[in-house]
Amino acid sequence: MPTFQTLPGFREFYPEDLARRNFLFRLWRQTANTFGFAEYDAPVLEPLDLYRAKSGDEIEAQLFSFTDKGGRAVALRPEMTPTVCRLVGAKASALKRPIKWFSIAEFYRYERMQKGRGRCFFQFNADIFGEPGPEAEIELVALLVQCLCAFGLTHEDFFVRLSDRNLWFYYLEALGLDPERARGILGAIDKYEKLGDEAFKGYSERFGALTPELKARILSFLEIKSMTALETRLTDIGSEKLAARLADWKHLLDALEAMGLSRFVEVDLGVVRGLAYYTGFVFEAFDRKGELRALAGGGRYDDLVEKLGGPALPAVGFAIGDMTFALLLEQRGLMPAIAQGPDVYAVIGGAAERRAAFADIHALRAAGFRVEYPLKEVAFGKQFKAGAESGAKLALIYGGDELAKGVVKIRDLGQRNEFEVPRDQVLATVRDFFSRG
RNA sequence: GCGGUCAUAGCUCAGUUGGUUAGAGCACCAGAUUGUGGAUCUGGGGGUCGCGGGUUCGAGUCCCGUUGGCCGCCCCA
Repeated sequence: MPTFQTLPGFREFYPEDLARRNFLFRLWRQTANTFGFAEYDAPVLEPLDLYRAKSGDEIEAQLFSFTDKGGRAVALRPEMTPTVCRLVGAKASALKRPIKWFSIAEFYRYERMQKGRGRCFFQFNADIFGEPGPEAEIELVALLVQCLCAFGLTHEDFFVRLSDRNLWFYYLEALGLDPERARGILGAIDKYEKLGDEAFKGYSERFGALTPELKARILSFLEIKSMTALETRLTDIGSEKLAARLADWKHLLDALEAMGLSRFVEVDLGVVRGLAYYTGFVFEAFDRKGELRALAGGGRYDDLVEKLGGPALPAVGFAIGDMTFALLLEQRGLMPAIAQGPDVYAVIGGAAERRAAFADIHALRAAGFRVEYPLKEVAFGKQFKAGAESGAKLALIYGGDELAKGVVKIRDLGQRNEFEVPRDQVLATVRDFFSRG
């Protein structure tokens, strides 16, 4: 007999794994709902061009892509952003503003596995469309923070680094760099934290080496880690664009402070995110210890909806991945042991008692209680043991003695006491027990 | 794509310079136990030792290849 393995990087969810996954999804969904975001979903398989249009041909190496039987070049979705841009773009004029949407979905990337990264993973995605000002960022950064805090994480566990590609572009423009060179510099900055001076190699090869003064001014901007440092720096330069941008920054940070979220947010212009489609504020969430890869990332992408064939529509969004997030929860002891025991366990004597038990079991289930019973006849002792192990709160005992008296014995497995009720009052009694908590 | 490391039961792991029928704990099932709690005791099922080839009288053990896991690099939407 041949043996089959799970494809590399793919995951299987046994019941206890799925319980953990659902725990994440449940809290994310609840949190998004409290922020007034509406949930959507979309196809797993998309036209390959949807991703080519956004990110270029080289992206194909990291896609699960193939040609379908109709000769179409298709790919398993590696992210949600192009898809949601299409959905919103197609009906933009009919959608009530603000457009606040979220999804929880699985994505696929043909990559090498590492800690916190596989070839399939889930992401919580949240986006706001149609809002050009920092009000959208306020809402999304707050949602991001709350999506983590909902699990018991605090500002001691994670933080959000906030940066701004516009600020960089305006600053580099003020330094006399054209847009193409500015993009080259941003590419270098994205890698600077990891590579140091090596990061500028690619830029130098393309545009020639930076003068020492220019490089110093760029590096000092990169090291800005506070609003006051930013203000001091920008007033020196006296650019109108930069002054207007600074007002947006103040608006954003002030609102987050009003929400009590300042402890979670740090200004860090070293974050620019490699992706070229971001157009304004960008942000990433990390664990405080710096042991894990990014927990979440996002930013503004005002041009993408139009680029993908829709109307011009400003947008901001972020995504939280499930793998790194689960690692963090486990590290901090915040992943609960999820035991989903039944409410009621039925202990059944013999074949005759079984018929009576079945009637009540089904009535209880129809009323919404979770009820289990031994599928086959087993000794009473084993049934009590199984009932206790199952985590049930109550045992209903259907023995010959009880049936002869027309009663059911109900045992409170927590209190370890028991009492008898007439058969026709079983449902009412159970309902009363659980409504008391 | 590159490098390191590992692979024996569902899980965690033993397995001696290569030597008879590959073991333990946990988990699972059953019995002790014909009406009351996670215990105990006894027993049981479960393995192509990742896969393929080679060396050898003989390979879980040595050699080569391969697949897969983990960790890191590249990348990270």
